Amino acid sequence: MTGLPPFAQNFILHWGEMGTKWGINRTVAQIHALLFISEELLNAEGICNRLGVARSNVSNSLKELQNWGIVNVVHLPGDRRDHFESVKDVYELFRIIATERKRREIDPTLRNLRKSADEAGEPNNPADAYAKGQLEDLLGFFEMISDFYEKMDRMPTESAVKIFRMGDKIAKTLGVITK
Amino acid sequence: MTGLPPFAQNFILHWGEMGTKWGINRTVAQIHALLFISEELLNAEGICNRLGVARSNVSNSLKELQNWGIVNVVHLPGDRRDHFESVKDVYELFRIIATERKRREIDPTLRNLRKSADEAGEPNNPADAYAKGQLEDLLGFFEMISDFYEKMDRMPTESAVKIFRMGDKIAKTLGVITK
DNA sequence: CATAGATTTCTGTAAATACAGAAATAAGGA
DNA sequence: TCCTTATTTCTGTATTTACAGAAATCTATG
Repeated sequence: MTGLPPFAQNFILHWGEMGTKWGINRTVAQIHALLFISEELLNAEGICNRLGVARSNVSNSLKELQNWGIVNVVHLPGDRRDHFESVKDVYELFRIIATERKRREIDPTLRNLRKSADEAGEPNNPADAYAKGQLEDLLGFFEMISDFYEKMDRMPTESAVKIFRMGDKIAKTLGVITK
Repeated sequence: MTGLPPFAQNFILHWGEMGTKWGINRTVAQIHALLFISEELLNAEGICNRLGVARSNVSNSLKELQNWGIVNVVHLPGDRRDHFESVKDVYELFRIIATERKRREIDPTLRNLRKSADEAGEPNNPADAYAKGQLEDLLGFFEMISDFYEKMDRMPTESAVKIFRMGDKIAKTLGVITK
């Protein structure tokens, strides 16, 4: 990892480790971290040099980041190379990631839970009835999360941020109980 | 996978796959799924039989689930074997998981971001100043998420659920803009 | 305190994933 | 069209993770 100040290396390495804990490839996360803190555009070669990973690895990782929609290609006039930039606004970034994880993981889970609960039919024994009930509870929870997310996604960032920041104030306004 | 109705198998397999996408071991997730939909307590042997995995694998996975705090040991009078049960309430379940992920991943990230931003000091070039600014934005975001979570954690479930369910209603009540 | 049953730890293997380097392909300019 | 340079795909290897089976340890009860 060359040409990067220690604080940047610090962050890039941590972001890479964090990625692995959330099912994101380490190199993919590192490249994202690098692009996120870089003001200027970087080309694949430059990313290789800075992170010390193989060209092919960078190529595949960049494609993955583009699939997620958090990195874009930019073409500079008079330069044949692809240049890359990350989404720079942190709210925009997490909005995209959340949308994508919903699409890839929450939505399929909703479908699976509906299918499973449906296949359970009218259970003819208490164990199956209980199991079906649990699946229905889980389904209800995922539906709530899914709906909440969709509402947030339709809001402008400032509104969503307000909701997150207010948190317990909202609770009081709405007259719900607070421990 | 024996002795389980197809709809249960369906769910258990899906939950296992879902786990892997979130950095949770497949067997760990499957055992959790099985316990979650089982009304009666299960012992390690019973889990082995149903899922068709090795005894040692079940033992380690159960320990992992206990570390997460979503599975508990129960001792039955007159039975020397350990019996296991999952947290059955879906809200309680996700509350525990969220707390644990916060502790393991969000909190260390907060520390790393503070450290990195701190080490950046007074940047002596525009690139470093930009990088530091990005880290500070990210830090602000994680602090917001962290604070929000702590507020939610202090609320009784019904209040938290209300906030999630209201979503856009809250936006209107608070007079924030909706697209 | 011995023993049978239960559980955990250890060790080796299998499978999955990550990744480098080479080869192939594509794309722009002479 | 040919050549140069950038990019992607392919292939093999290394690393990591998952997991089974055996051995060792623990624990309740006679």
